Amino acid sequence: MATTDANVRSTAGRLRVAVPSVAERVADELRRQLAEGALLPGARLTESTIAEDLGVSRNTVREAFAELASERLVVRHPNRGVFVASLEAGDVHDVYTVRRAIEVSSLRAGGAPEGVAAVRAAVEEGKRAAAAGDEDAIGTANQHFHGAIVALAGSRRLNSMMAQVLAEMRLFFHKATVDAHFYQHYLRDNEEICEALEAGEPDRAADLLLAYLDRSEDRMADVHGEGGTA
Amino acid sequence: MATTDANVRSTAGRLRVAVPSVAERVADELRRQLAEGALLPGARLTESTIAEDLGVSRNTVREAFAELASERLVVRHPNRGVFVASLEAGDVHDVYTVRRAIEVSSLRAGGAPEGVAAVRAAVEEGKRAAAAGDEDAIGTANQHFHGAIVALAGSRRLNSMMAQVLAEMRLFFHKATVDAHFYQHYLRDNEEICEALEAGEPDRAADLLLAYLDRSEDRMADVHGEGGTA
DNA sequence: AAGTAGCGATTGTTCAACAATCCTTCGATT
DNA sequence: AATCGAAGGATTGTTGAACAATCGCTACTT
Repeated sequence: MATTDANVRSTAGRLRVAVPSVAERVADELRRQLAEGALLPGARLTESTIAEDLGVSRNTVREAFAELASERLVVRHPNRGVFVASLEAGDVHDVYTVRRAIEVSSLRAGGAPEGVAAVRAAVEEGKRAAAAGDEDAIGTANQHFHGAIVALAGSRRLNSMMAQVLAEMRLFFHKATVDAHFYQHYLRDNEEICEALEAGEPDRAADLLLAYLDRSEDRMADVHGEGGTA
Repeated sequence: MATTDANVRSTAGRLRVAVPSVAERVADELRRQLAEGALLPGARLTESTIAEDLGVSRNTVREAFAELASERLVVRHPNRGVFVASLEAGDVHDVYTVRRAIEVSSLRAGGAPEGVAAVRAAVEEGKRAAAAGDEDAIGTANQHFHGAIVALAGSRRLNSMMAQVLAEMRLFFHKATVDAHFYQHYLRDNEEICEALEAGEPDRAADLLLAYLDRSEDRMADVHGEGGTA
């Protein structure tokens, strides 16, 4: 999900099934471990250890690190190693600033019917997850919802930027474990936003989303114990 | 400008003057060559050649390539090599979609007085360049203008995203050489946007910017010979 | 002329080595 | 006793060489 369109490559017009390079597979594996919380923010990633564990060369691990660093999932400290990124005080606001820019703009564009359907699907997915009481699934559905909103704009670059930000947030959630009721408020909001969108009122939907993001940021800042204003 | 905050690194609280790694210097050198048009879109970059030219290892060149690829300045074709990226049909619209999202949102935020001053400075820089008839300087000033707008939001991530997009556009300009009058229309717009911002009317400024970006995209699509709608 | 096998070149990946740098531990000094 | 500084060990940064895999092209065959 992080490298959405990396599975199919075009080579001089002909489509090929890509055999992901070793470095990419290493990056994928690390991304997976990061996403599911096996590697917690602040943890150190030693080149030789990972190289040995995954049975690849140190050099290849290095390339994977470069990729993850460019996605801000890990941080390089020169001559000291790479560490799992952890969102600090200002980062929460920073991330939400990006989300406001990307999501609101995408939503305001309206988008094609199939895009709107994807948003609706994510809303329903969230409802089902809530009914089943599956917290993780609610979180996943929520990310799908916001991903679907950005997808409305139909921009490759915007999509990958959003995917990156969502990956960062996933990281953050593992650091500060969120309580069961964290998402519940959002389900209603998602429904409302989706309805406005379906009703052909993207501007109203965008306003709702903006308010939603502001509230979400406040809540997130509380959980993270963020101080005052930047 | 592409790796804005890469020159100062924090190591456990103490600030250090970073000695850029060899890989970073290689990436910087390539970025420079890309920015000034020494490497044109579509050109192939051979690992061994560059390694020899710059007196570094092939492996190091590889790391630099990974960095540039993550910035979309070069494209990797597996087993075939890396090529200078070239914006194709849909990319122009895609890039402008990103710019609309980031710039408009940043501008609407208003920003601190020193941020507004930076925008004004970029406007004046553009005027001086126009008076001197220096085309390149006009383009540079224009990029400063838009960079300053995004800086209003005060978001590290938004800034680096914008820097990336601007680097991509610089690349594009080298492919389709722009005529002397291309920027001239923009100077007045920049002035107008800046005035609205200074007058404390960020929303009006944002609307002006949006119209500006739409016109700019059309013009760019013409130059590039882009067909119809995506 | 069209298809195919083989060749050369380049990339992808590994391995081993070494310098540079950092953290820690230990010891010396005040 | 606390502070400062000097080895020591570990890890990163970078290099160089090697080899398999893959690609594009050429020359050969039919």
